[in-house]
Amino acid sequence: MFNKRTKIKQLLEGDKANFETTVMGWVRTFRNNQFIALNDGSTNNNLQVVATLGLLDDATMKRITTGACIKATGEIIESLGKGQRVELKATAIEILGDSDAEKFPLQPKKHSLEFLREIAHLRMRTNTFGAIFRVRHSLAYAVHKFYNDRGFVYMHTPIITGSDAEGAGEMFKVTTLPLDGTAPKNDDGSINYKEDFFGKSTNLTVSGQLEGELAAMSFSDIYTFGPTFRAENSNTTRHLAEFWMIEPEVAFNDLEDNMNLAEDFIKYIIKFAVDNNGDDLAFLAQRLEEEEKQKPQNERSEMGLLDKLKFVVDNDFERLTYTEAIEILRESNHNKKKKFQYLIESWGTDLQSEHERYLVEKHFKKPVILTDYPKEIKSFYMRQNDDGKTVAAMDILAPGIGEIVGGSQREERLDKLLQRMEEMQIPVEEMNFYLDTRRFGSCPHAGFGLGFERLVLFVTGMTNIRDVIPFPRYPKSAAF
RNA sequence: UCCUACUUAGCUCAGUUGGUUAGAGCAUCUGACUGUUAAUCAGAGGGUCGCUGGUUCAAGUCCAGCAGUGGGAGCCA
Repeated sequence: MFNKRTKIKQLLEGDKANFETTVMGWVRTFRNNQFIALNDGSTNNNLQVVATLGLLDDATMKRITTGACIKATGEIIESLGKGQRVELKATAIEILGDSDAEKFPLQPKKHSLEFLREIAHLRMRTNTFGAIFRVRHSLAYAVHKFYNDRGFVYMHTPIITGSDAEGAGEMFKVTTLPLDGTAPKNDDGSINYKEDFFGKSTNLTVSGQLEGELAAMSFSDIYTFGPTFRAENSNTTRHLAEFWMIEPEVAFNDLEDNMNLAEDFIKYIIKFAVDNNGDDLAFLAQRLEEEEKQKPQNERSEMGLLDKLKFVVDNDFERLTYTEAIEILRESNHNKKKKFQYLIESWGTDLQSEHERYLVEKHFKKPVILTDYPKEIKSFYMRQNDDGKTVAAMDILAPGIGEIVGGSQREERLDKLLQRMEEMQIPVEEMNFYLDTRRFGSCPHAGFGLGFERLVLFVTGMTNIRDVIPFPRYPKSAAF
């Protein structure tokens, strides 16, 4: 069998030596015509393959270049040199795939993240991105494990949606109609979508929440985990046009239950990565530390990556209402000395990211859950509080990332929901499928959305969201 | 979309008040090297200075437009 080989991770972690094996992987460096640092992606650590003199002819030797793929067979022995416990003393080396050294863009040296972003198809072969995407995998696995262990049903909500009113931003249109102006038209000149593939106007989903609510009205506890799409012209380190979102929706939960679920969930998956990806996180922590050294002293973070993750897992998130947050901000020296670009004056305006950062990074120095926002700045489906001014919303803000979770208790009372939809000009006739849940056996329920990439950012210590998804999609960019 | 900085060799960057053949480190290539750890040593090749136009005797350098990238803001997850 061709693929009979041992993974490098297994060889390096085992405590055995003096046995025959075969490894396959990609050459990172080739030193002294003798030492091959081989990586197969199972771990960031390389296996040292030793090609003793005379094993290879000159022509084959020349083909062992950075990036080449090789198969090496030999004996695992305790290393004669320092720096590694074991090494492979090769008895045979076969080139599986050549890599022209003059053209292969990755060199055994430091590259900028901007450059690597241009070669996203090859950047996974670097230590940094190898670590990031193994951590990303673990986090994704932990998401499913967390909900499965608690009896949640994983719902696949549609990616193509017929609902125009998911209410979370600009949508990408999905159509098979021609774009050259010859699409069928209505009498008033608008496009006649009855002729389109689905017989109506359709878009890529911006959220699975509405469908998730329908499912929660049947299974009690559900979650979604899938891609979502926003056609916003957002050019930031925190936004993508295509990103993955986790949206649990739970019948019979109120806002406090919702907060407890979100906090437990975040702590669980971070702990899972800490417990299962120690090597990768240690590498990323060291990388971050070196990057921090470039910064001036006052901009450096007080904690290293691993300490920060441990702190989040071990400590309660700070919970306070929007109204309390406004008071803290208004009374802060920062506000009084007019250091905010947008000064806090009155109740009712939305918080700017500088305010969120102040609360999270300066005042509390831990994740913060803000609740009970003014209804004017939140979505129609959020449950109205008895004060008539606020809704049962909650946002979780993380240090360095900002909003990582947005959620709420949903409005289960049909009359209140209809009234809110009217005020916010949501087309009721298109939402009948959603309103049916309030007509037939409505119940209190709550849920939230967590941006997966933002969580990966937080756990890996990376700063640009384009570096934590394999093939990022953002304005003017859909390469690969 | 707005504000701001940047764009010079494969990569990371120098390049003075506009002045003659545009530099370095790493990478690559050639050679040396049997215990190296981003190996080391010697030598060589490599540039339409983002694109378009303008000012000038003369533009990598000054001006305008466009494009791309970084950072910040808005929108949000």
